[in-house]
Amino acid sequence: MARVTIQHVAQAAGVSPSTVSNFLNDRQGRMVAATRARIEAAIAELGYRPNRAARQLRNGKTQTVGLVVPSVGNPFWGAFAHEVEVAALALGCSVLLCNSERDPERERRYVEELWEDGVRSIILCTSLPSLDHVSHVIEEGLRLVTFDRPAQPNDPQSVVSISIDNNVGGQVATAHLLELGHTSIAFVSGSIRSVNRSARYRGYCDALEAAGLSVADMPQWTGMDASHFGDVEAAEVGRAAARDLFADPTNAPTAVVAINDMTALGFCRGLRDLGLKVGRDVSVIGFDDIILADLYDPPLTSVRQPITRMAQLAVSEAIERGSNESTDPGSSVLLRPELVVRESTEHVPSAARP
Amino acid sequence: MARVTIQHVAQAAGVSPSTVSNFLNDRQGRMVAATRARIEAAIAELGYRPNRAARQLRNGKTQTVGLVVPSVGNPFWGAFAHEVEVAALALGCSVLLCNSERDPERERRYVEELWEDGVRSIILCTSLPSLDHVSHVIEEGLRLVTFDRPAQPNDPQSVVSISIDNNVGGQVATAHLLELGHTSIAFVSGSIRSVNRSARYRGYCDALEAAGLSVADMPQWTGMDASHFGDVEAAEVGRAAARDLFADPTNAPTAVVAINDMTALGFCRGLRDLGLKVGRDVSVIGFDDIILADLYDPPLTSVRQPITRMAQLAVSEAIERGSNESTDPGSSVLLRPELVVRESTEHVPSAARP
DNA sequence: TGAAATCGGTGTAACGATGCACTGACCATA
DNA sequence: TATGGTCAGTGCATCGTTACACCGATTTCA
Repeated sequence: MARVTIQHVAQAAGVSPSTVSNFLNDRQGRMVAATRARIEAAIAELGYRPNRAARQLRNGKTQTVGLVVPSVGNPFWGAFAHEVEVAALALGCSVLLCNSERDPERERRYVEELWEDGVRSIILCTSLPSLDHVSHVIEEGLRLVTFDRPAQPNDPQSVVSISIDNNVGGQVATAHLLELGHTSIAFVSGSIRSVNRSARYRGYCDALEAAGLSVADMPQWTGMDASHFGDVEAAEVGRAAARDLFADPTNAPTAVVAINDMTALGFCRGLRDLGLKVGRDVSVIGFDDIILADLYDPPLTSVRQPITRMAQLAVSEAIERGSNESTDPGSSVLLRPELVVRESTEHVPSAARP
Repeated sequence: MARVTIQHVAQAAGVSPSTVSNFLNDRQGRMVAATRARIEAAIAELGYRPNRAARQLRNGKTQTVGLVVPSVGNPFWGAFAHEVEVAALALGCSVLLCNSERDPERERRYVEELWEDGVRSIILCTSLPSLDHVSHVIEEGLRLVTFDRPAQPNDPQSVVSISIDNNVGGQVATAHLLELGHTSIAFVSGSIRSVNRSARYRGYCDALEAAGLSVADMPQWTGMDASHFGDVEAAEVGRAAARDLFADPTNAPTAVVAINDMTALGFCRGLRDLGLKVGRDVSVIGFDDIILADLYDPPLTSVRQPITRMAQLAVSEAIERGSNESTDPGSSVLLRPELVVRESTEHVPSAARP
């Protein structure tokens, strides 16, 4: 059963391969309706599907979009990857999956390899402040969409970002805790040297200051810089933070803003290790609103990222802008996060702390 | 900056493109050491990387392995996909990701598309008892590795399976609950019409019978057949099951074997809705041992699948057997699952049930 | 010593799709 | 009736790599 090629279709339709090619590439104005119909019929009858490799070889592009995430093992990234695949499928594209493990060098290598393999659209979930490590590929024409990393002042013009407003998110989360009467609020994160993380942190600081509180007075977890954990181990960060913060009860917070839900969940687990109850003893708020936030006991309050919408935006920016040959400069999007209040945040305990 | 092709390398090394091609394809016995060295040097100096599209067009194969999972949005599949990517990377392959949503038709379409796009190795995470829907592609030479679905008697010869022994898993889980004194144990699952699920169920039945108990006497959850939920919504199944099973307290179990951790977690959430406490009131055991099992409150007892090992096996079967042109018939693997006891399972409450 | 085998390497025709330059046929205008 | 302009469609070279057939120069051995 030999492959059916464009020649077979041409023969069956009584035209030349060129005409079939024109048909396939939407240059249909160049032919009369009857021809179009004959070609259509021939394609259907023979079950013809264009050969990707040949197309790619000829015009140097794939219909594939590259997706570079820190790790699909992390439920948040898994969920995002899922949405990306769904959105790409709807536009007739496949998704090539890469896990960077948040290693800039791996990011660079993946982006370069994808580029050299003809992938012209990449959704890069990076947290690095600078895109220097991939800028030379961008200059050559890569359509890069960064996710979870808002556009930065000195990003190349063509780069599009899809992200929530992390600063607002940090503020909303912190404000929520303040409204519940908390005045001792810690911020728990792994390494903060990333665009979105520092934005969330700034939001936290802003909200505290707006309430007349000083960040310096808050319990600090200093383990964050030492963190060498990847995204899969995000929960370990939270667990360690709980252990450390409550080692000295006089310095213990009554509430915590965690950098994401996995870390928040790890923190909750750490509290449990210490015999403390989430909500009643310590309020915990996370980021992302992964499925498990709602499943947890107690259900976790979280700042939601609308990943379905974000994935659709990312994919359409990556693919459709590609077809227009960058006619428009591309528009970065900064979505408003949404606070989802559940039971892990409660009023500050009125009784004196032990 | 034009692409550097095999011709450039040939010219730089003072040989013909054919020789460079021979070099690249490990037919190095056909040339003298000095030539080999010159080619090596030229490749290094020019930074030559073979063009995948051209290679694929020429010999009809990719270096890509297809991965079809129900949904990477489910943490278990996300974690597995991660391990697969890591293992594939180590062997120099990329991973093309597809979500079947457990829809046989989508499975078929994905497998066919991958095949037609030159992908010759696919890891298919399916639960369907029959592989008929993809058998014609297998006959054409696809190397198919099924995961989470043990080999079936009438599978095509060339198909390799990587799975845990689900029957044993079901037995181990159930035996654990029996040892804790439970005699009213329900089995909670979405649609059971899948190989691994029914094996787990049989294991559950076997363990009960071995203990002199009758499955018919156990509380039954009948919602399972009606379930139309996908893998992302697995938790919903558990939640619904809890609601239904405890609607009639006289029929309520003291322990539950859930088909997987997500469903178990959903069940725990459902118990919470009802004001019941996991462990103390009702013991819950899951399958898979996803990261979140350990994070949960209480930490979830689970039957572990060694996914790192399994992913490595799957990838090496998919890729390396490919290179040997099926010299050996391929060996299916049935790994022994491991029970991980945590705190969601406790002794049956001695007090009379309400 | 002559025929055959081996060695190290080359020439060439594909793989399938594409897009530019082109060709007739037809129509409109001067 | 020349001239020019559309229109519908075609021919061909090309993308980068590979496998097969082939070639000249040694070496082997009967």
